[in-house]
Amino acid sequence: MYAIGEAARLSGVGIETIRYYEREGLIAPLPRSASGRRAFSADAVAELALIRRCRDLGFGLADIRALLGLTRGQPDCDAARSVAQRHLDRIRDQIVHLRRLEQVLTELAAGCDGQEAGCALLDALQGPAGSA
Amino acid sequence: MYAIGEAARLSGVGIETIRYYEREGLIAPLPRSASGRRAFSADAVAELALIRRCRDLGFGLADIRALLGLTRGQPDCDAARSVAQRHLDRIRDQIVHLRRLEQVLTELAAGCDGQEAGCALLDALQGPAGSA
DNA sequence: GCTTGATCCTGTAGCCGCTACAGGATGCAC
DNA sequence: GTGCATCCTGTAGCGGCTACAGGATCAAGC
Repeated sequence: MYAIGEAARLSGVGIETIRYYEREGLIAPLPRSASGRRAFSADAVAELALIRRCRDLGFGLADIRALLGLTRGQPDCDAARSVAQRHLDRIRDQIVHLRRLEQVLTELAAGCDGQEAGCALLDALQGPAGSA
Repeated sequence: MYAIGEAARLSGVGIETIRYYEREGLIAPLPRSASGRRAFSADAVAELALIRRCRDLGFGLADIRALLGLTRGQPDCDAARSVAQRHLDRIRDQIVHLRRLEQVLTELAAGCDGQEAGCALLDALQGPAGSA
């Protein structure tokens, strides 16, 4: 059994975050010592590490809740793949969106290099006179 | 002078959002009618539309605050460009990050297609045994 | 003048995923 | 027994809205 600080170090999840996950019901309520301190089994630490990996992949807590459910019963590959696929779709949408922004911003900033009258960037923001 | 609903329609900024911007000091306190209703000049509406365009470009309210300041005095092209450049850098970082996620997730999902023993996706999440 | 429905007001709480306190109780080493 | 590290609960803040509740006001029709 580990104390919360040790569990945090081992799993890579912050102490406050672990308490938050417990509050939110993402992990099961942890057993307590006589003085009320949380006690973490190796399995609990492993689950935290799993959550950590999912977070690193950008999954939201709702998705992680679903994935945790899938790891507890017998593995349902299709269900897991569909969670991952939906997440992947969202990521691709974000990439498309950000690339559009990147392009527009690059053009706006470039329009400012020649020191003509006024600031092309500020002008463009101020009114879509030329670009509708 | 326009009422808030009209200003919202004209600027593309939601009613609640306009009130929020005023509360946050992003726009100046709006003059009120005798009964306390906000009155929007054409300039106020134009400023809201400017904010809207900046939001569409992904700028945060702090950046927008700075950009609004730049549009009020005489235009400072360098300052504006540096705000935009910092924002562009952040966007590019995000794109890089998301692309990494996309690749990892794609590989994980692909590993699940052949129905071998267990679920490659769930296994990978559960422990970095093979990939360290 | 009265009713009706649209619009407006303030104030507060919720979203996500933490993070950072305050203020106090333990645990452990010396 | 004395420190210091660690732990506890509870609350508030981040960004950028959004969604209420509960009420006031306005404008149009009759």
